[in-house]
Amino acid sequence: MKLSDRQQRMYDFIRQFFQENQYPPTIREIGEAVDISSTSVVNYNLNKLVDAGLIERNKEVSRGIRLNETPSFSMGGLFSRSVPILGHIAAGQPITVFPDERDSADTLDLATDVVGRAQEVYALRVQGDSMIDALVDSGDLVILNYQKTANNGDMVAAWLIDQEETTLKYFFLEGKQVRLQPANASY
Amino acid sequence: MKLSDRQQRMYDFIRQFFQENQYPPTIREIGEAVDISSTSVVNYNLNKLVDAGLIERNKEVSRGIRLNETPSFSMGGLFSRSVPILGHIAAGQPITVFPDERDSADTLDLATDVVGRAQEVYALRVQGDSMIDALVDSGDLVILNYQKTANNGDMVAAWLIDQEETTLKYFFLEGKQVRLQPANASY
DNA sequence: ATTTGACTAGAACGTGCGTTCGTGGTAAAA
DNA sequence: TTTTACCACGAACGCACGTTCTAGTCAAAT
Repeated sequence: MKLSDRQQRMYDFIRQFFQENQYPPTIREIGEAVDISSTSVVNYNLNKLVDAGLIERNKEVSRGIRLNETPSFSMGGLFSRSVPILGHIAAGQPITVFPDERDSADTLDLATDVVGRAQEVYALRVQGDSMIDALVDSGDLVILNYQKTANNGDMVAAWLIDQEETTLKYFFLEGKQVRLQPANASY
Repeated sequence: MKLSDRQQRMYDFIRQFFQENQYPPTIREIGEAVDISSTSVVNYNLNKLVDAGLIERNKEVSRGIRLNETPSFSMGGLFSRSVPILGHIAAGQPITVFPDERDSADTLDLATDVVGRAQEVYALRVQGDSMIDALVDSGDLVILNYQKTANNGDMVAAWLIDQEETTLKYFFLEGKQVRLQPANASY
């Protein structure tokens, strides 16, 4: 779904307005900012933004606009973010997620200044103490951000084939080799 | 400025509503929630909340209410607590507080559901990794509650004379003996 | 007993604001 | 050319919503 120029400007304005005023703008306020004289045009494009998944709207409610993708970003860290606890991660086994019935409904509330804004963040409960050198004990919850690539210096959850262990290490790409540095200097 | 029961309920509702809907409630929505039939009464008490400095209002703007709180924190209607960082605690030395000039002005904002509400809590920065078995690394901050006695099962900061080390251990009183159990089962 | 201040109640007013309808323009498809 | 989809415009409708006015209750102070 591609946004038209107007829709993009509208979306930008909504975010800016939201950040400044702590509440969403009205249709007319949007129209005035984006230079649209008709409220119906704003309404039309607003629905387009809903289709694009960028916002949500409450019908027949003034200022009934909610920013969808990162519900708490403009609150200045005011609110928390709900992070799902997907299951557990076991040392001694490959990094697969074992969905726990017990945990599956649980969520973790984290402050937005702790975890980032709009990424695929989830939590796993740790089983086993093989990550003790990364200060991660059995039973701890680790917050993971799912991504396909890692940058140098990132801490990643890695599956060590020869040791048959799952550990948290710092990731370094050196030439064609990958170096995994223990998280704790004393190990 | 003391809040009446109604004003307190209104304030709580506004925060809850704001968290759920991402926008502030209207006067009538507040009234319905707090069981006030008249909009003018809501308006009256809303102005009281403004006087108390809890919220701000925009005139003649629907849902023109903004929450006025310290951005550091308001998770789930709780409050934060400022914990002073007094200095550092060094492994290999008795438990004395070394006031750091660098840290002395720093405070740590903690949620009240993490640290209790009305106790003598302070933070110390850890030097050395002798407490690694308690998942405490060098450079970490430990939150300590100053008290004269310890209960069984409490984790305490202990000075081990023979090992000349400061560690965190679980405290158990067995008869006339004190047993200090390592924090991590694998050690 | 009267006054004062804090609070509540209900109603009315005027505007705010989302919604809908009819119309029209433009570009791509038929 | 006609059709179709997409987008824009302005006006009108009707409820939403903040504001204001009058009046009432109640406890504490005078």
